[in-house]
Amino acid sequence: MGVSLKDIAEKLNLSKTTVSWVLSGQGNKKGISAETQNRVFACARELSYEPNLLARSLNTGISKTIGLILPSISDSFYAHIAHQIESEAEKEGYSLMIASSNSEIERENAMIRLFRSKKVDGMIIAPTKISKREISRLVDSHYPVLLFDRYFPEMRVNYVIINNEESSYKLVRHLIDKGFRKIAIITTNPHLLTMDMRREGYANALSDAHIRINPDLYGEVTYVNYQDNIYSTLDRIFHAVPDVDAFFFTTHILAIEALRYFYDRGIDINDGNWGLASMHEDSLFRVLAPRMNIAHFPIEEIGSNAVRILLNQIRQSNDPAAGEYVPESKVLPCRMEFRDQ
Amino acid sequence: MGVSLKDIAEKLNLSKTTVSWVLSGQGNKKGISAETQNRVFACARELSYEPNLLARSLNTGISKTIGLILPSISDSFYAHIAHQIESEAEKEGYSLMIASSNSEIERENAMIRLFRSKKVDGMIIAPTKISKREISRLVDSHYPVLLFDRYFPEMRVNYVIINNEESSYKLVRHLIDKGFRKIAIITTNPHLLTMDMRREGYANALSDAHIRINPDLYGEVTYVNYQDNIYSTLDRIFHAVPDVDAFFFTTHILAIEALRYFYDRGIDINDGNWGLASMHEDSLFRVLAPRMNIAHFPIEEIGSNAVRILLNQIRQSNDPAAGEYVPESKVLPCRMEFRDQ
DNA sequence: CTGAAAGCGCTTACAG
DNA sequence: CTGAAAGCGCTTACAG
Repeated sequence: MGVSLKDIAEKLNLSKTTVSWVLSGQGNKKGISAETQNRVFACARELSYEPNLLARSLNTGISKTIGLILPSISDSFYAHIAHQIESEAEKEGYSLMIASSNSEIERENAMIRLFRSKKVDGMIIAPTKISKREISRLVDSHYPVLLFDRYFPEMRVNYVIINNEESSYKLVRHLIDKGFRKIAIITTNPHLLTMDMRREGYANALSDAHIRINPDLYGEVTYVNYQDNIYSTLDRIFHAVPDVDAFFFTTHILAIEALRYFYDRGIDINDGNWGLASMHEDSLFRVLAPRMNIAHFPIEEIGSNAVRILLNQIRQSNDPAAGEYVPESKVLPCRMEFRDQ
Repeated sequence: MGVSLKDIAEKLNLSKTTVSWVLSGQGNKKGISAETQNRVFACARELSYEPNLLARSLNTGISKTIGLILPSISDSFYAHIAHQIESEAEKEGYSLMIASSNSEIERENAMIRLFRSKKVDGMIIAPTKISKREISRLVDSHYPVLLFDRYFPEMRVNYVIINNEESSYKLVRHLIDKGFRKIAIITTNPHLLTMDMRREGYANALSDAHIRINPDLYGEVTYVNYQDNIYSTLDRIFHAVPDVDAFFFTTHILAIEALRYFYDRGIDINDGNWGLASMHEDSLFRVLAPRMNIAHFPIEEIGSNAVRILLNQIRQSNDPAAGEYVPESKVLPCRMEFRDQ
C-alpha cells in the first residue's frame, strides 16, 4: 500500500539504513554525502513518502502520544482543559488520545488498560470516584501518570489541583466581611476529597470569624438527580433557617441549579440582600447573578502544568541514567473575583 | 520491560503461535487442547500480560483508532459532537485521537498528515476554510474520511451535514407568519458554503412571502473581531432601517453577541415587539431571550451517522473482495423550536 | 494438535 | 561514506 523506506532504498540502490538516517535528519552526523542526501530527499518527496509511526514506535518504545481520561469531554470545564492540554502537548510533538469515563469506574479502568496496550507514553487522568485499581497498577509499574482535579493523597503520583480549601475560605470570608452571617453551603459527593477541602475552607472561615457552624445551613445534594434534589435541599434550608442570607456553592453546577430554584420560587437573588459565592464559573452567572463572587479555576495553568510534569516523568523514565522518580505536585491558586456587596 | 507472547511461550514451552492463537480466542478453532489453553490463560493472567497493540497494528494494518479533527475541542458544539463520536466509536472497539485545527488551515493539514502517519484507520473532519489540499490527498488515495459541519460538494467524499437551507427557511418563515416584515439577517464568513445555504433559506422564505429583500437588512460580520464588528453592523442596520422588527442569526455565536448589544443599547428585545431566530442553541437563550426561535442541531445523529458511515468505508477498504467505494452522505433535519409570538 | 518462519516498517549497534 | 543484520512484538500462511 504505502511507500516505505525499502522502496526508496531499492529505487536509489541504497540501504534502508542510509535512507533512514537521511530522512531522520542524521545525514550530516553520519557523514552521508550531500549528493546522496539530496537524492534521498528528492525521491521521498517524489513518492510522497510518509513514515509509518507505528513501526517507529514499536522499535523505539516511544509513541509520542499521551492518553487523556476525563469524566466527560462534553463538560465545558474538561473540554477547555483538554484544549489546553492538547496545545501544550503539541508543542512538544505529542498527540492526544481521549476517552470519557462518564464517571463510571469500570469504564475508567478499561480505558486505562486500553491506553496502556496502545502504548501511550503517559496518561493524564481526572479520576472518578474513590476506586483506583488501575491507577494504582500504573503507579506501581512506574508508568508516567498525572492526576488532576481530584487526587489520592496517599498515592505516590504526580498531581495538579487547585487550592480548594484556600479559595473556599476566601470566598466565604468575603461574604462575612460584607456582613453576611447565615451562610449556607451547598455541596455534593462527600466522598470526594475535593469537596471535603471546600467544606473545610467554609468551616474555617466561619470559625475564624467566631460564627457558629449551623448544621441546618449544610446542604448536601447527591450527584444523581441533583436537579430535583437541590430543590428539596434548599426548601429544607429555608424552612429551618428562614433568615438565611447567603449561599456558598462548592461547584458552578450546583449554583446554576440553585439560581433556577430561586427564579422558580420568586426569590430575587439580585436585590442586594443576598450573598453569593461559587467555586468555578459559568457563562450564565454574568447574566443571572451578576453579584456572584467567583473563584475562577486556572484552566491554562492546570493544562500547562499537567503536561509539563507528565513530560518530565516520561523523559526521566526514558533515561536509563535517571534515578528513582520523585512525584511532583502543584496546587494552583484560583483567580478570585469579589463583588463589592 | 513488558511481558510479551514470547515470555509466555518460553515459560510454558510452547510456540508463540500457539500462545497467540489461544489469547486471540482462536484456540478452539485451531484445535488447541483445553489443557494447553488453560495453561496459557493462567500464565497470561499470572504475568499480567497485556498485548502490545502497536505490534498488532503494524502487522495487521488495522489500528482500531480514528482521528477526529475539529476547529476547537473547547467549543461546546464540537465538544458534544466529540463525546457522541467517542461513545459510538467505542461501541465498535475504536479509540479516538483528537486534534484542534484552531481554524488554521496549515494546522489542519499538519494534523491530517500526522494522523495518517500514525495510521489511524480513518478520519472524521470538520474542515476549516476553503483550502483542502490534504483532504483531497486523503480522498484521492482512498483513505477513509468523513466530513461534517462543512463540506465540499464537488469532492467524492462522505459527509454529514444539517439541512441548512431548510431549517433557515422554516425559522424565517415562522417570523413572517408571526407578522414580522423587516427581518435582518446577521451572518458571517460568506465563503463558507454552510453560511451561503443559510442565507439562501432566508432569501427563499422572504421571496416566497413576496417580501422584497432589502440589502440594508443584510449584516455580515467578519470572523476575526466579531465581537466589535457586530456592534457596528447592528448600528448600521438600525440607522438604515429604524423600524427593523426581527433578526435571524445564522449561528448562536452571533446571536449571543447581538443579545449583549441589545442589552448595552437599552433595547428590550423581550418586550414582545421583536422577532428572533437562531441556528443552533445556547444555554443563555433560555434566560436572555426566551422568545428566540431555534433550530437545534441534532448532535446525536451527527455523531452516530458520522461514525457509522466512516466505519462502513473502513470495513470495505479492508475487504479485498469489495468493489469501488461509493461515498455516502446524510443531510439531517434540525429539531425546530418555535415560539408563539 | 503444535511449531518454525516470514513479515509488518522502522531504528540502531556493529562492521568495514 | 555506506550496508548487512538484528530486533521491536505481534499475526498468519505453511508444514507436519
